[in-house]
Parts: sequence; C-alpha cells; structure tokens
Amino acid sequence: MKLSKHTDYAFRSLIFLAGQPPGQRVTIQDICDFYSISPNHVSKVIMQLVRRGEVESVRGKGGGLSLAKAPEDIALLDIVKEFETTLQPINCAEQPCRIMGDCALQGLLGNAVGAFLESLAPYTLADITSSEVQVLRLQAD
Amino acid sequence: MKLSKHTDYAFRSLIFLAGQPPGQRVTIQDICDFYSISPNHVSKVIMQLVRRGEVESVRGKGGGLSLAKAPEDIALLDIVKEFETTLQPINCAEQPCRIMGDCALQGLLGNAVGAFLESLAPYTLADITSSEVQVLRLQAD
DNA sequence: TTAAAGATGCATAATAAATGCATGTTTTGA
DNA sequence: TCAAAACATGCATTTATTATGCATCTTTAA
Repeated sequence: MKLSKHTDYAFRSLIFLAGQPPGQRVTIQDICDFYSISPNHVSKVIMQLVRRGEVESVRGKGGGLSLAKAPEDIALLDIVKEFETTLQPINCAEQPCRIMGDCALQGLLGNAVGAFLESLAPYTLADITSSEVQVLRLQAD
Repeated sequence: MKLSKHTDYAFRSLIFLAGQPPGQRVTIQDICDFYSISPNHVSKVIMQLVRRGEVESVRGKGGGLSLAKAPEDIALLDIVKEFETTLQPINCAEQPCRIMGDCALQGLLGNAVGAFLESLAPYTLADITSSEVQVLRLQAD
C-alpha cells in the first residue's frame, strides 16, 4: 500500500515551485537538479499539473514554470486523486469473486480508503511548504 | 494505492474457512476450486496464517485446514498488517529526498495511513462472514 | 507402504512502474 | 530570420514487483 512515484514527484515539484520567490520562473531541469531525479518523469508530471491548472508553463527561451494558484488553493487530496491510478484496495470485479455481493469486505475497505482521503482533505500545499524550504533553492544556486 | 493479492487471498481463505460447519476440514484445493484461483499462492498465504495461529493445518491423508480461532478473534487489521509488504505511502529515505526533515508531507501521509488502519481496527472476520456465505460451500459440492 | 495433503524452494511469466531517448513545437532575443 | 532555450510528446527499454507454475519434500492416516 504505497503511492506511486508520480504522486511523489508531483508533490516535490509543487513544493519546489512554492518555494520560489514571487514571479520567479523555474525550469524542469532546475527541479530535477535539485532533487536528483529524472527529467523525463517530472516533465510528464508537470504536464498533468499544467493541464489541471495548478502550474503555469511558459514555452520558449526564458520560459519556465511557476504556480498558477496560491499554495493555499492547491489541495493535497486533489493531487493524490489525480496521480494514483487506482484507489480501490481490492478489485473484486475483474475475474469476479464468487462471494461478490454477499461480502462485506469491500465496504469496509472502501471506508478505510475513505478515511485515508478524508484525513488528507483539510490540507493544502501551503501546509507542507515550510519557510525553510524556500531558502533551499537559493542555496542551491 | 491498492492491497496485494496476498492480502486478498488471505481474506478470501479466511472467509471460506469461517463458512465451514464446525469441525469440518477443508483442503487448499477446495479453496482454490471455490474461488478459481491458483493453489500456489494460496498455499503460501495459508502457511503464513498457520504460522500466525489463525489457521490450523493437519497434514497427511484426511488432513486439511480449519480456523484455529473464533472469527470474532481474528482482526482484519492484523491480516492487512501481515500481508502488506509496506505501509509507507512514500519512501523518503531510499535515495534520500533533499528536503527530508523539513517536509511536512511525510507526517500528513503517515496520519492518513493511520486513519486507514484505524478505520479497519474495530472489525473481525466475523463481520465479513455472512450466513449466506456459509451456504455456498454446500452448494459447491 | 501407498496415497493424500500440507510445506517449501526455485524458476518463470506477467504486469506495472520507472527511465531514457528522440523528436517536435513554441518563443525569445540577438 | 535564425538559432537556441525550454516546454511537449511519443516510443522504446529497463527494472522491480507481483503473480504464477513446477518440482520436490515431509507428514500421516488408512
């Protein structure tokens, strides 16, 4: 029971972007250099965030990335929902389980996932971006 | 974010065993026939349950499996904990993340997993074994 | 003493995740 | 206008994990 690296990279990219001074643009390369991760994946993750409206991208020379929303307006829950391919703990339907329909397990597990998500619901990007993180970028240069 | 088939098979095996009349023994083959799943995995899952003391196994001719405890005494949470290889949603430590220690994400996700587990905590095998399931075995014969 | 049935280890296959490479598109600035 | 920067995207490859299958051993009752 773990989250995918897509989700991980999405969070890290957002944290990095949130740590920039206002108006500052950042390249995918910057993000990857900072965390020592592969540009290929990050690129795809960022694209998804752009399409969703959390990140703004400017193409061409001098372009780069920045947050399209205030950190307070980016819900962690939305990120998890976007990047997790499945939130079903057990799939009873593919090659249907014989006791399906009469089995209370599905319901209980569904509630448990619900509790997981609910627990994240109150938080936004602002809650996981400390002031210290903001300094890191500057140190990195 | 999903549970492994090990966990799935463990639940299903337990449900099947709980559905037997008292004193009745059942073979791994019976379980696999009933659900149309592979004996190899089930065999290993059952072994783990035997070692843990949830299932009793009798080897040799005429042997088989039965519950070693009352369904009320088999906590669903214990099964999940046993069969899930990891309950860490994100691993910040392997190739350490640069903002580790300063990142609140870990804590929030940890709480979310906690909420997931807590939600399962009140329930036992008895809660997911309806009387109707008990009939299924008989129909299968 | 044989056959049933659990116990176990190893090998293979399937799936999904992660990564890398190549190329296209947009845009700025010289 | 052209070259370089930087995002955008698709495809191929690798890796890791999960799942399955096969072979063999051990136990035990009939």
